[in-house]
Amino acid sequence: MPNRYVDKLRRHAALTEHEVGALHDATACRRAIKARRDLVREGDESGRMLVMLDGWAFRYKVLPRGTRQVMAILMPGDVCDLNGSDLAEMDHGIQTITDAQVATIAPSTVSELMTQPGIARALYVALLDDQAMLRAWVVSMGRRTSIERAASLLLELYLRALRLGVGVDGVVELPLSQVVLADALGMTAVHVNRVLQELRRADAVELERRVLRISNPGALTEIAGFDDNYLVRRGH
Amino acid sequence: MPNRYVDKLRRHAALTEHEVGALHDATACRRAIKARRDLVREGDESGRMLVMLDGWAFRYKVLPRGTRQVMAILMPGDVCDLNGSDLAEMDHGIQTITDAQVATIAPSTVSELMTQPGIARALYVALLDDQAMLRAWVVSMGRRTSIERAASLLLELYLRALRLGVGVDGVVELPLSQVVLADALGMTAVHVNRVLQELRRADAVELERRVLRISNPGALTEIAGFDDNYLVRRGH
DNA sequence: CGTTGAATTGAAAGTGATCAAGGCGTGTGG
DNA sequence: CCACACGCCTTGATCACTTTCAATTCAACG
Repeated sequence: MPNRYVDKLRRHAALTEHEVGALHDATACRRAIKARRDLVREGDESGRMLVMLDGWAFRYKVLPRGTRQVMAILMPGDVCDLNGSDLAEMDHGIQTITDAQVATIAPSTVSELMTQPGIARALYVALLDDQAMLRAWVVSMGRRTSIERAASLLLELYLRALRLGVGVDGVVELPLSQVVLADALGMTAVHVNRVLQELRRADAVELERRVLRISNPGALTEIAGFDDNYLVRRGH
Repeated sequence: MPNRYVDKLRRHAALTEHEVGALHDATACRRAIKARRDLVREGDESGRMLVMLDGWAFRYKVLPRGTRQVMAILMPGDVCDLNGSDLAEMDHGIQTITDAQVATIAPSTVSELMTQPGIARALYVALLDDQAMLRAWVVSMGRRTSIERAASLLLELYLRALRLGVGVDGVVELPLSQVVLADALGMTAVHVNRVLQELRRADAVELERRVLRISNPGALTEIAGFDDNYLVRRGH
């Protein structure tokens, strides 16, 4: 039984057999979640670690005014450390996009895992990786126009999906609705629609019926403004 | 000789005497940097860890078009893991704001530190902390108006400065120019200026001559839209 | 006392949001 | 099997917030 989480951590640091075994054990108990379900509910024990073994999800926050911001798109192998600080409240959550397989690691188990040097290192590097991605998001939101930002995000998602072996030859399945895309990009669904049309007109990408086709990678990176550096090394 | 870095890590996890010693040793070699200097230069060995022992700095990225986005404001005790992925190139750097004291930890030393469970845990938690902050920035940039965003950032900086023991009673020194503020907020310096005036008119904050005065914390958090949750736990 | 970087002000131009309908596809129940 | 309903995508017109460009003022400093 494949475990994308373990695969990913192994790419980040050399792990002993024992460490690999411990990680498998920790994620052995997986539960199936349907699409469009909130993974984090009120009253959930915090300090846990959430591991996406299969399926897509996103981390989001709802602001007082009711608007929503997506802070991360989670794909198989990705992790969410629900460490104290947040999501005790309902204003911050994680929602599945597709049907998913999720494992939950208890805080005590996480602590135990961290005592093993290889695992500690791998978890640390994985976190650094996520941080690089977040920084790229900040840059996008702060200094890119909507078209650049959209191109940038699509490129990121495409590359990440490719790394998982999903899709080939410029085509991957991208189960995000324009609404979710909008909340990730910090814009309106209406405007996302127009921007996608513009990208299509530029012959850069097509996104239709949940299928993303990168017609012209060069044009897309050009529009995005060359920032996929942070992804190049992601994975090794 | 105080070491804010060690102080901070101790707040994140219980450390043995030996671990504390190792951290002190690793940051023993500090160098003084003048204000407005780039800390990361081309050709710098990557994979190092940069530790701010004293002074302020910011992490930024310059886009092709020449615009700049600040991704983090670094204060004493804060860390920058220059892990591979980025800043090999000149497009991403760290610049001091004030005169500063900085220690550099070599990759090999970092690896060694990580083998000690308490340190591994503390570094991990510190990283989670930074991540929470980055996520909050993403939310701000994506779904807050410029006034809310500015209020939010000023509040964050104020609370972080307070925790360091700098300033009291609603007044702290904030050495950021409006230009840097603008690049952190993803807006124009001109607009930052107008927004600050608006905040002053609302009797929420005053920022003049590098001194930030929170006239009315309630009003400020109100405008910011209540998102300082992620800071409350920061520090313990 | 001039020079320099930062802060401030005003007017014009854009970019993206908002509001309001309409279209399309799919699944479900009559 | 058709029809309706619901979610999602699409389009148009208008409005608002921010940027841009261009000067001007201010404060610190040599």
